[in-house]
Amino acid sequence: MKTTRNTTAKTTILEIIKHSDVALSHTEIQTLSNNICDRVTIYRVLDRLVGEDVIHKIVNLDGTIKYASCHHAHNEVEHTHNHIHFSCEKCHAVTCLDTVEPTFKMPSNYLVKAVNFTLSGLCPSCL
Amino acid sequence: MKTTRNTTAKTTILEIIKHSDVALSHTEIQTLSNNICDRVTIYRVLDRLVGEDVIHKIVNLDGTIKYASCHHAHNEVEHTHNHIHFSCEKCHAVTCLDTVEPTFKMPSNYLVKAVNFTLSGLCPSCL
DNA sequence: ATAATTAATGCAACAATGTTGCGATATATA
DNA sequence: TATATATCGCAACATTGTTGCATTAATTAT
Repeated sequence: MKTTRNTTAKTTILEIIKHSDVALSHTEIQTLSNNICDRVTIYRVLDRLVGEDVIHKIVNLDGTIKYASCHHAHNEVEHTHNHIHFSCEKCHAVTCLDTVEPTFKMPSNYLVKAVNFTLSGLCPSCL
Repeated sequence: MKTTRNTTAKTTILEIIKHSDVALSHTEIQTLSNNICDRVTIYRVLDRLVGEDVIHKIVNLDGTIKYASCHHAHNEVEHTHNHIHFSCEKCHAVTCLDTVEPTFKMPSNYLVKAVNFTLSGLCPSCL
């Protein structure tokens, strides 16, 4: 059976993500970690953390991939990431708006499994 | 004054995008065009077409960039791309759902300028 | 505490995607 | 038909992400 181990790289990366109030890209994490480990290791740690459902992956409006920690209780029955992300076009920060729930009606011949709702504009700091 | 010219590459690429009922990536366009021009030219033509507001750029759920033609009347006063895109996880087709309008309420301290709403799941063909 | 197991890492090499500079070409205009 | 310049092709480069494999280190068993 395949277990998961808590390594220094994993702990450090998770701390960086948890302490950030915006979603971070692989490159940003690498810079913030002060090259504590190899570039490849960061990719693998991020994959592991996403798999463990500790962080989640966000696709930014410009196509860049960002990561943010999950704020939900882990024992939640229905666990989705269907909340809104906001991408500031000035400071490029990506924030999760957990409270805002988008509503929409789809044609019945589609089966919707996941939602990615990203808004862009100016965040409170840049307004 | 900087004018725009209609070249064979531009015409061909636009035709490909217009005749497709799903959004296409750079690579898909390159394949469909049968290598009529250089890889770089496709990037530049796509940028131009987006700038001319003839096609629009979509960021897929997996981060890949797709392009689709704009179906709206060009003399529309308020012209936004704030409609929903659907990304099928089986056939990977990305379609524009022009009719479906998402609704949501944002905290007032944000200035929303653009909306990117992408759903994923199974499209009617794969359901 | 020590040894054994194997998850995780570092490194190198590779692949895919996108960008830039510049001389050559082709399109629109005079 | 000649001219100006937008566009193209090519080469070279940058960024981002992936894979294989030998080495290291975290966990478990002794």
